Amino acid sequence: MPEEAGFPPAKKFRPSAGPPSRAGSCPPGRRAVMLLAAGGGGGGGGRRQQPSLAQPSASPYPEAVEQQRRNLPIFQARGQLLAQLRNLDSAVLIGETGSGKTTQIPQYLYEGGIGRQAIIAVTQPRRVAAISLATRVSDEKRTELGKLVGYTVRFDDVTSDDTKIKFLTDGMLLREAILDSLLRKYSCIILDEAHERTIHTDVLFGVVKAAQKRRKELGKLPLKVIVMSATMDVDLFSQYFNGAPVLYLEGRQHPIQIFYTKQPQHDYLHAALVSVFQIHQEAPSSHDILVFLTGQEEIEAMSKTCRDIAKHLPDGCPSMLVLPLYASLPYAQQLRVFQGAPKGYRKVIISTNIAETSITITGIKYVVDTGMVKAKKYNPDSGLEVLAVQRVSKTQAWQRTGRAGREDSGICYRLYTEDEFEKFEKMTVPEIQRCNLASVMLQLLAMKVPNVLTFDFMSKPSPDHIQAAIAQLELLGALEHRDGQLTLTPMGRKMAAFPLEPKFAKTILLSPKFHCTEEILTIVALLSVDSILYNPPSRRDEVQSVRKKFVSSEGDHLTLLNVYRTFKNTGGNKEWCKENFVNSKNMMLVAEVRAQLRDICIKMSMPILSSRGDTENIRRCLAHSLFMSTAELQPDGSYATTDTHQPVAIHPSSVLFHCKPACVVYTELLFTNKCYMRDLCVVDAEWLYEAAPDFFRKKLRTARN
DNA sequence: GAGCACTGC
Repeated sequence: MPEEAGFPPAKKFRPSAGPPSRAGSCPPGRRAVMLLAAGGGGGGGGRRQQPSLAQPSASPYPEAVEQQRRNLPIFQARGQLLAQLRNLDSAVLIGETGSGKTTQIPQYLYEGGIGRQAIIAVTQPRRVAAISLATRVSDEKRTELGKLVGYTVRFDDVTSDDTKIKFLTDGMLLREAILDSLLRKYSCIILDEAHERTIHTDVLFGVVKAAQKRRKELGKLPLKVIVMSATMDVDLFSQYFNGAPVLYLEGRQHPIQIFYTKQPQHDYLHAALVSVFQIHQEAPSSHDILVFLTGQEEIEAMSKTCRDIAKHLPDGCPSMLVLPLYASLPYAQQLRVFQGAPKGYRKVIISTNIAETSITITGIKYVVDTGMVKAKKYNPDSGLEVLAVQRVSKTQAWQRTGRAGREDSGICYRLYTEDEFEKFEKMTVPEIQRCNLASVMLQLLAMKVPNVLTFDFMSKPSPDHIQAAIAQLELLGALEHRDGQLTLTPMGRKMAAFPLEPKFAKTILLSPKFHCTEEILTIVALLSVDSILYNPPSRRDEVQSVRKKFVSSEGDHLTLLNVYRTFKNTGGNKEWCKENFVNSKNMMLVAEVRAQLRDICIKMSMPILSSRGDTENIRRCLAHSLFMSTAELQPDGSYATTDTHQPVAIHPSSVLFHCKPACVVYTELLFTNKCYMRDLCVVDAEWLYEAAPDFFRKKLRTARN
């Protein structure tokens, strides 16, 4: 069995040194400072990312905390770092995992009296990271969270007038920029995890750069910008920030052995299975395995197969605890990956790329990387977003490998050949080039960016891509041309106030006209979080019979509304959710989102009415705001979108899957094996015509007859 | 006729 995957002798490397070159990757001709070369293991904090589900605990001994700070490798570079950063407007800081840069740099700046005139901001792509980092740093400063050190994430602002070091999500800082595009509250902005290239961080690059320049011109408090990244490949960052110097920090990572396959693997699932049991039969049971696959279905199937095989292993072989892990898995089941396995059991965690960055599991000795990932691609020609299984990038492969060496030396099995690896894309395409830009454009316009068409993105989306977003905003009535420039209409300005996709903001803003704002708030909140419906594949029949009582023949929006209403009316709790196959975590989130949206409506003095039992008004309102996302039944029984006549199908998750309504609006198109419409609502074709006569003048034919 | 990577405001 071991030979089947065909692994040649291993290569050794230190993961965050990453791709082959290390010292050599310092861009030539640029001022580079190698700040530190301290190594060695040993305890101590400074681990940046805590597992998202287990909050770090504060150390009971303050002296120990201070000692831990001093033990971090970065401490020896403190003086040198401060001297550098004091004089720079912008800097790029490369730090290996475990260097402690995220927790220490803000404190060094503050202690060194840099940026004390205002707030030092540190952005994070994820909420949990912002919260746990703020907790950690306020512990280290021996202050109460929310005083000197605080955090701001959606629904949760733990800051005060005393706050000088503030951790926040990148999306939150972007929201703040709508209110003040010069970000005057801040003396220093640290954009952390920049290598992840989230859409928010990418927009912030441009916003922060512009604010820095503008503040200088106006003679205001200078803005210091520090970009922090884990990859050595930082040419882009440095170039973008006017050749900002690159500072390098070493961290502590443990060596990891890498095995490639000898032959390309046609069946990566089979190869993964073989590798798992090869390791299982050879390694001590305390060594856990992390396997990267692409999605829920695949993971559930593989989990079952592993459990079945594990039942029939020879004597003396350890037992196996197989744990699936993916985002839509209920919270309680996700938690199991952090619990220790019973004695004599080996944990085998089978995960999506959620374990690449978002969830850090300790004690992983082996990583099995299939080299595959399910990811969204954007096709600017068709404007379609496609969700497809594809090869990972090199950066992603290194990230996966690094998950094996967090506490001790590790081993990574790559289920592809070294030649194949060399052909992987160097970097993952940044999110900003892969998704619909309507929200981004709306936000930039709300910040009064002089010309959104030529905005200074680090990695520019194609002009088609930007144009498609502008066209969508125009259809929604958000834009006007004034003095040869694009600006927001009053409607557009209101839309920008909502933390929503523009079309959903428009739905809310139209709802008073249809007297159904209460219902629309619920529906939009339901659509803007992950599905509240939990569908364990093994209990499909049970799910269907329980769900029957909620189903509306008018579509998914009204079905979801029924679920939410019943939940509220019966004083819904976790027990109710469990009985009704509802994801309680997402349900709680819906209530929070709804409250936030309702507050925004109230601040705008919008009348908030309920349509009571009338569902027609709700459907009319959806028709009037989602008119660009409609499909009609064709004579042959299939569906085609109204605008481009793209063939589409009703997604199997829809309550309308077995029905054939003449005309529907949908909230999302998803291309997998086919082009599927998700979240449908039955509408009358006439309403669409009322909503946008120009748009439909030529397009609506069949359904009206 | 049969299926949903991951964040975030």
